[in-house]
Amino acid sequence: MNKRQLQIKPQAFLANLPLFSDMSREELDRVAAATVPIYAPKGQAVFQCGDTCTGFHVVVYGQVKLGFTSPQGIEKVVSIITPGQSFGEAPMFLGTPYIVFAQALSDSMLLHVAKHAVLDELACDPRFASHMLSGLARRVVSLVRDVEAYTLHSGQERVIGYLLADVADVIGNGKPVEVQLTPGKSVIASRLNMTPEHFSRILHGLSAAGLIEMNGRAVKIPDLDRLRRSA
Amino acid sequence: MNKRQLQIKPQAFLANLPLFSDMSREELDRVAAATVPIYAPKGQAVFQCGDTCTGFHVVVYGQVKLGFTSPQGIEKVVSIITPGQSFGEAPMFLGTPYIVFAQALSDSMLLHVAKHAVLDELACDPRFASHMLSGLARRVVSLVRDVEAYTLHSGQERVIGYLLADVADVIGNGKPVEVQLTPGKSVIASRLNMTPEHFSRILHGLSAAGLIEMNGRAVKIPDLDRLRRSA
DNA sequence: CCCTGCCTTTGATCTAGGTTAAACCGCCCT
DNA sequence: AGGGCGGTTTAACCTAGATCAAAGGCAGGG
Repeated sequence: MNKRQLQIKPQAFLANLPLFSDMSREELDRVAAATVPIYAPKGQAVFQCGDTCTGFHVVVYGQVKLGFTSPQGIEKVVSIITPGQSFGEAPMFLGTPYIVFAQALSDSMLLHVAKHAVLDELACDPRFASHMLSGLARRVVSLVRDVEAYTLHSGQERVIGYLLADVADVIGNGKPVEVQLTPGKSVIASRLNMTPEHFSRILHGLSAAGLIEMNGRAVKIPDLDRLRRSA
Repeated sequence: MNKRQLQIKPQAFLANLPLFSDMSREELDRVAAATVPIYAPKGQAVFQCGDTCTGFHVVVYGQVKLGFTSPQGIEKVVSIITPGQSFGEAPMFLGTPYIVFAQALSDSMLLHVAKHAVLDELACDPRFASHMLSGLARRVVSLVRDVEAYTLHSGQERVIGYLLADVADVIGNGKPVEVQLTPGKSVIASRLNMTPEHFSRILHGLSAAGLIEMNGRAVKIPDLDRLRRSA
């Protein structure tokens, strides 16, 4: 891995996000001035549940998980954040403490954009406000979909849904597709609200049915459409 | 019930919502001009899953449930909307079809605010945009809380959580509090992601433990703090 | 190259909550 | 007052998925 890839200019990265895509140069400068890079090695907490929220985060590279910890110490992953995605906007707008924790799943680089800069631009740039609204609306829709999955779909259906979401953009021609279970199967199992054991058994079952082929953390889908139909 | 109560001026009602609270007279006039009242008798669908979204709704009186229907015809209630609350903003901003249905649980009056009016005001009123953002952010937080409840809490904990949410603002002095299970127990059971039978059993169990006293659809909580502690 | 530790799998067993079926209970309507 | 009818309760049973326990596998460090 070329170390030079990791030298990122925060401003350039922000400019390429849809959220900031039609900001003027001056606005972007102001936002960039309130942005600070965060390098989080694997396993490091980005914030704890209950921390006060001083802005929102964007992932540049790596992955971050959001989740809660039950009083009994059980951990539930709500969301796995990948490069280009952001998190923490909701508590920022509400001025409330975080209700989940965030932890790096691999060595990651994040950007932290300070709340005051966001609120300042919001107050004078309706286009930016509109992008923010879309972002939150998308999150609402995806959470509603999660609730639907948790309450109406079986374990097997949720696993298939996860695999398909990873390749949502791929057209289902006859070609086999590969999905990487990157952050480890236990994390994905928790995200899908099941135990690692159950996840393993489901994967086994799908293999037996010929719908997928497992090879370590790689999943080959021989026939995308067939998997889609079986969901 | 005095029939005159039901004669509502849409504009006056909107003006009292936090969302529109600091709009100028002219803005409010424009929004009101794009608002249409909807009278939905009990059981009537307000919209179906898949319908295109042309604006958002506010409940004036009555209750509305949001939910999905599984392919097998099973219905899951996601949310019960009470007077003063709104719904449907997310698909409005995204320009996507509804992913849930909405149905009146009792004779209800709603206001439908057209999308174009909202987008127009958003484009020129940052304060309005900021209120919208808070609204969406609140919804994100409450959905995350729901996910937490579904995945980490037992049936009994979810029931207690529901009862407590209904009296969240009440201070826990020694006085008994009453909660009405208004839309019927089956609807609440679905909202809490359990069968009516299981809901009934849990209520029975809480009664037996002396934490609540049932009387039809009325639940008396003799000691609020004790119930809070047991959650 | 082997050791150590951590994911992952497999197997056996357990349980919260779902399913089915039937009795019960207001409540509205005639 | 009697008769449906939808909502609620009760009871007996059943399953999806959790838990517990143990064995593999694979990667990084010495």
